[in-house]
Amino acid sequence: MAAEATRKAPARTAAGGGTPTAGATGTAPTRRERARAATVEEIKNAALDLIRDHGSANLRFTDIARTLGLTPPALYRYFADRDELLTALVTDSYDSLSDALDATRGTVPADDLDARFLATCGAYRSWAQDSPERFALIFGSPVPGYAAPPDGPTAVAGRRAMDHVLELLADTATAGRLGHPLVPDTEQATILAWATVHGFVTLEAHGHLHALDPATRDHLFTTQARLAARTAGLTPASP
Amino acid sequence: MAAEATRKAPARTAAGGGTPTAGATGTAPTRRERARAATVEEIKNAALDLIRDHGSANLRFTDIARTLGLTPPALYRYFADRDELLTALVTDSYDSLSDALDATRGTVPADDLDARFLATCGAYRSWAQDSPERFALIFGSPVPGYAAPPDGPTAVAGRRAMDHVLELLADTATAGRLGHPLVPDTEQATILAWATVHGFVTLEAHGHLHALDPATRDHLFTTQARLAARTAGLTPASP
DNA sequence: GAAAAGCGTGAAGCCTCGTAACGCTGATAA
DNA sequence: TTATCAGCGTTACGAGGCTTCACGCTTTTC
Repeated sequence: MAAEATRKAPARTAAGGGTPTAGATGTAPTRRERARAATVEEIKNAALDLIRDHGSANLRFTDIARTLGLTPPALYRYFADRDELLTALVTDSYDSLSDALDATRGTVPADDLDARFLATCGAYRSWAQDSPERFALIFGSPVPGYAAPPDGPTAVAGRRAMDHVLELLADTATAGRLGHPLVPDTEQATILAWATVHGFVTLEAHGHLHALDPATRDHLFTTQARLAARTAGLTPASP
Repeated sequence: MAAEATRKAPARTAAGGGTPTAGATGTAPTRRERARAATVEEIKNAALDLIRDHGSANLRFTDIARTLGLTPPALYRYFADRDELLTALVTDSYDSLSDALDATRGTVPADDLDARFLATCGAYRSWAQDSPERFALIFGSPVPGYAAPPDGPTAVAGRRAMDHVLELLADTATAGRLGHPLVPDTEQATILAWATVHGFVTLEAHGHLHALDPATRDHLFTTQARLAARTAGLTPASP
């Protein structure tokens, strides 16, 4: 007869989290799984490069494919569509931010709370400067129709970044160095401090401070970080 | 024979600033010029509505045309291409912001400097909330390739918004109420204050503060505005 | 009233997204 | 060892958006 349902549909997509070759959790990845993961990384890196050069709005599957020496349809083996790729990039960007903040933990003496706070602020800014495309993916204008799911990976990753700062402030509180007359709630104070630093960083990242020379910008940022520290509740140790 | 250069090319585009029916400066607009201006407004309004619903990245000429009951090619009589339309929208957005800030001038007693500053901050936030699409156009992730010309209309309009705040602080200075230990330069202090308020507004506009209920957000914003006032150099009158 | 300018349309070319059907390769299993 | 199969990548294709072109209609201008 005809068409006896051969191949039963190519198992397209890979959507949620299950890759076609998804091995049981904990087992060593097979050669194929490693190759697949490597290709996924290649695709995401190529996409980030293109976003850096042309903006996330102009990201084209065709260009990614050309970069990798593939044809556009090949990418659909790894991402169901452009949105799924963007979602993965956003999630990765949150993780990248969290990693960058975590990395500062080891560079500053644990008992120097002011230094830890300022270093965290500086890491936030450095990360934005070094990964403008990731910063734009997270904090740039979001697509209204898209909207990440409330309990999705982006929400979790975002929470992780925030928790980093809260933990720092908790340490500060136990040291008896916390206290602010305007915002008694620690979490709310953290939000305002974050907003203070974020305002500077986002203006700078989007070129609205390009009139200032770099040295002045650096100086102003340090000042802004100090103001944020005060907002967060760190009482100035050395004024 | 054939093709005797009839119509000498349809005078397409309208790019820089000269509309096809551009009348001499100062003369009353003709009926046609008014009709054209009205159509331009219709196009821009339709575009803003679509941006609000679907994001600036998904703005389609086809959709704008459909909204106005036109065919897509008709829009090319008014804008050379999608980028030119977006440029116009960005410029308009800056003007909209400036107008919103200017409008607060009359609502607060001129001698109440704290109230004027807080009202300006509030106007900034209200404008962002009421015109999220305009806010996104100015402060959302810009297209890397695009980059407004340094002396272009967007730069001028942006400067106008900034001057508004500087003027306010100049009034404050003459009143002898200005002085800040951290940032002696008034313009730099303005930038930090702006960044402080902007950080809150942009986080809120992009949904990063959606976990907070509106009343709490309002309260926090007022606090942030007070902190910005202190950064700008306003010495607290009523602590 | 005639010429010109401006406006809008349908047709057409190019590019991108996304789907479908097919061949190849390496892994797996009898 | 050989047959099968999952996964990968390709070509072919349809749908839809951007933009240009050639043309007709309406309004303004002389």
